[in-house]
Amino acid sequence: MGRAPCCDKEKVKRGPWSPDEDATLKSYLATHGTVGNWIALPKKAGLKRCGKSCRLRWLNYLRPDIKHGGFTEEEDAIIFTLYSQMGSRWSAIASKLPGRTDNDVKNYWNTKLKKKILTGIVKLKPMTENDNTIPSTPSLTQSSNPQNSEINFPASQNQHSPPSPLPNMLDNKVDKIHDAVVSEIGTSNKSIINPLVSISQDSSSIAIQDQAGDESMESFMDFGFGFPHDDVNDLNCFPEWVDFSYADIKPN
DNA sequence: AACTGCACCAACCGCACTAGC
DNA sequence: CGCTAGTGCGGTTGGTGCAGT
Repeated sequence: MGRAPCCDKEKVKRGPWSPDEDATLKSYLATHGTVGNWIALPKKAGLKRCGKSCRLRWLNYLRPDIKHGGFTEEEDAIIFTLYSQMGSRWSAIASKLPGRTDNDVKNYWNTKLKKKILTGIVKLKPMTENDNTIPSTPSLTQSSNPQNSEINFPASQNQHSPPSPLPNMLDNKVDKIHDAVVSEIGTSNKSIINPLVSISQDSSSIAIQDQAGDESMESFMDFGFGFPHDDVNDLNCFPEWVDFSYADIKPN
């Protein structure tokens, strides 16, 4: 038995907020403040909305300190750096960006920043163990190509921090892929002693097979999106944060 | 001009956590 | 200590507008 829903979905309005609803919510919160019971708020304010929806609308859009509009390069760099340190903890990242919400940052990452990495506009450049000072300010350096930038990431966290979900490039690239394959298909391909990794033309998939050519040992990973082919081809830019659980991995 | 595909982003969903009883 | 309501958060979805064909 699942958890009871927070509100009766039949009786509450869903979808985009109208200006009238915004005004009602704003004026109620201006009068009564934001501290209190979000679940009870819509009834008190005369809104046919779920309390969670009211909270979200306020936090992500109506709050007076919300910054609307594009992100600056400095904000980009902060996001890259914080993501490298804490992963997809959007609320924590957003808290370091005044006026930005977790939803904003998350959307921005998914629509813009992720692509910058995948297309090579921004290169993830891991720091070495000898260069593990976490920068006090994000370091985003322009490459010789003005279109490209490099973000320097700390190589590791201090021991009190959670393990970095991000940016070290694959040291044992093939092992990593192999492990991902094994975990996904539930069988061990350790018999692939000398794996041959080949990248599809659009870089959206990877095939792994024994160099002896035993087809039964071949595995295939379909990412559903393309990596920059040159980078992937020599597996120099496979960031660890690429989550192989997203890949559609199937034995050939 | 009509259609299609894509990017963007607001909003929703469901799970985890926490506080109060 | 266990249960429940409320809250917070991250992942995902769907509507809208725009660019390309």
